[in-house]
Amino acid sequence: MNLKELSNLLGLSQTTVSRALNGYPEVSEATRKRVAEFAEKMNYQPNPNAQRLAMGKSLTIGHVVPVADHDMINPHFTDFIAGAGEVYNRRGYDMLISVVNADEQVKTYMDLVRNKRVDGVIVHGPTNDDERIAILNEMGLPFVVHGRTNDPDDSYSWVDVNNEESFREATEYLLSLGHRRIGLINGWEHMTFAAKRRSGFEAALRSHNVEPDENLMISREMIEPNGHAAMCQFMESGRPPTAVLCSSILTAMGALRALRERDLTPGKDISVIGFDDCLSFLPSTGEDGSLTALRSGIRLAGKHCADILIDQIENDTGNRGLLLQAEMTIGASTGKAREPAPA
Amino acid sequence: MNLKELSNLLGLSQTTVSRALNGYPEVSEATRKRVAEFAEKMNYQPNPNAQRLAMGKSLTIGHVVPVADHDMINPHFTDFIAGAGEVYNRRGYDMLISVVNADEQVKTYMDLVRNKRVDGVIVHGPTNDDERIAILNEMGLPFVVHGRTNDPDDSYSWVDVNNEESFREATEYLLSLGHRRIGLINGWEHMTFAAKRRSGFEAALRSHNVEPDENLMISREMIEPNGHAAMCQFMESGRPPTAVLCSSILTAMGALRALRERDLTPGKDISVIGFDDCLSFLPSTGEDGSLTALRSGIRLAGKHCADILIDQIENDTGNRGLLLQAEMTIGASTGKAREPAPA
DNA sequence: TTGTAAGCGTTATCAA
DNA sequence: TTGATAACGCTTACAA
Repeated sequence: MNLKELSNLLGLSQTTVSRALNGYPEVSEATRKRVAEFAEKMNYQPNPNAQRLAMGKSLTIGHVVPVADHDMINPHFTDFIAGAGEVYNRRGYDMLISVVNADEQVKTYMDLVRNKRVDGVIVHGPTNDDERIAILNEMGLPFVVHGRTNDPDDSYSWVDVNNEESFREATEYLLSLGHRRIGLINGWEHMTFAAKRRSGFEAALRSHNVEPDENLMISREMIEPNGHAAMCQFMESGRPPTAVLCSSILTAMGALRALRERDLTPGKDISVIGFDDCLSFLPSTGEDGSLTALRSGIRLAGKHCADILIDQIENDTGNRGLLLQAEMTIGASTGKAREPAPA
Repeated sequence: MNLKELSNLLGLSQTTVSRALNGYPEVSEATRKRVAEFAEKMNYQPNPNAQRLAMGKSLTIGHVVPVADHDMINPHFTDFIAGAGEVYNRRGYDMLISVVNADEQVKTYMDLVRNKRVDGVIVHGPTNDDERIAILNEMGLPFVVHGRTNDPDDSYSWVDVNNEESFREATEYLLSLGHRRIGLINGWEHMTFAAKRRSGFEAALRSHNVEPDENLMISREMIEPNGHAAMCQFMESGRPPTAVLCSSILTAMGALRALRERDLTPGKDISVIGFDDCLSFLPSTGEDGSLTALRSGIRLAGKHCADILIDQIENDTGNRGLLLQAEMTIGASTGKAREPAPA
């Protein structure tokens, strides 16, 4: 059933039917109702490809997902698209996912826009100097960044979490417990969020006259095995830290595993704080309170990104930035430092 | 740059240029080369919406992802789409993801096909009596099931793993170690894979004259906290099992956590076997050998699904089934039963 | 308030 | 081997 057939059956022109269906003001209430009811009865649905071609719009949002290491998708992505997908569904958009090698990213964006494949994109995993911001702005493709870059905050839309501040806060907390040798198991620091976290971490240390120690800062992909390896490296070094900050719940899990293997008790022998993105398939740190954590749900970030992007596409609302607050919950994995703090 | 402009510049008709670009045989080698080179130089890309409209094809594969519990996406999905996405990319297809409530699934499929939004779909999470098989067959929409249903194997395409056999094998192994009270922490058993695993489990027990005990079989969503809760339930029951089989690495992790909390050592105090889908963000059980596991990479399943589906779409290859073999690796988490086996 | 007709950018049919 | 021309199914000036 297409528009032509439908309008023939109704004895109206395609134009009128189209207008009635799309809520144009000039069509009479009577015909609008008649058309709507008949379309419903005939189970008519417009062909999106034709619509897209005619309007030059795609009603689709693109996600370009770089695969790191040739074969891994960031597990946080699942929760992000759960949030975003819900919004797309509600607002009538499709989600198009391109899984590409990291070095094909820009090309993929350009193809998407040239081909009018999407009306906007979500930018994942922004780096400090991310070339994509300038390129997308130049192309005029609406986009929202999940995270931030070094570009001015008002030169693009973004949804981010208070990385610097929350890590400063967490570090301050550890310092207040008497810890002076504090380790950081971070994500890749060319990613802005990780760089910011390190900044907050170092700032807190310096404000307490503790010089950051390169040997206590490790930067890796945030997966469980890397958290484990990093903690092992710490423990096997001559002077292990008395507390460790992990940038992800996954690395925190790995770190805790390394402690267990050594029969060390978190919160007693060594303190651990993790950043918890509230991944839905993992235990929520809030429930049993076993882990002291900074928490901010990544699914929520997905929702906000989607809503901001669609607002921007449909209503030309300008650039918008949204800073989510990660909150610290004190659990059992942190405690007073055993080593006396150096004078 | 569109086809019209391109052909004007070339002094050829749109038809000829189109044919040259699409590799039709009747165009002369000389012009084909000239066209190809010029298109490349002009950076010409056909408009997919127009192509789709003209061909009635969408060059897109749909994934309908039901959200369980209103807000969770199965974490195994990430790895699946990593595999499938790679193939789509290589073969020129887009991946369209619809995140919908479970009860909207069929409607979503119907919309996708009616709107010619996709050329085929991947069916996730098949249940024993899955209405989708019949519906999709009736609609004539090509599809591949990740897993199987109770329908005849040759009535649809599928990629599955040897659930029944591998769980029988794992159970046999535990029996051979002297275990008689064996627990099963399974996924939802209306899902075929989980039902099959239970079958294999029970068959092995019965072949050794052990009557399956309902109190030792738990069926839940396969996430870490549920594995933990299930193991706790076992341990707090009057007679805990001496060995446990987990349907997922995530539930296995939760189960192991419960053991740690009780200072029990896997492989000594209680044996644990997990089914490892080789999720990329978790430690691979093969490496350190701490866990006895059945292994089969879910990313590989994603690749196969995508390839089979596209073959089916493009070359009308009929239904095809592919059974992957999960292999058991003996690790440290299994050992001889302590309780003497009842005579 | 409704209708006519011209796009949108391809592919496909038929003729040359 | 190439080229007109008609689909594909919709939206949108412009006209009535």
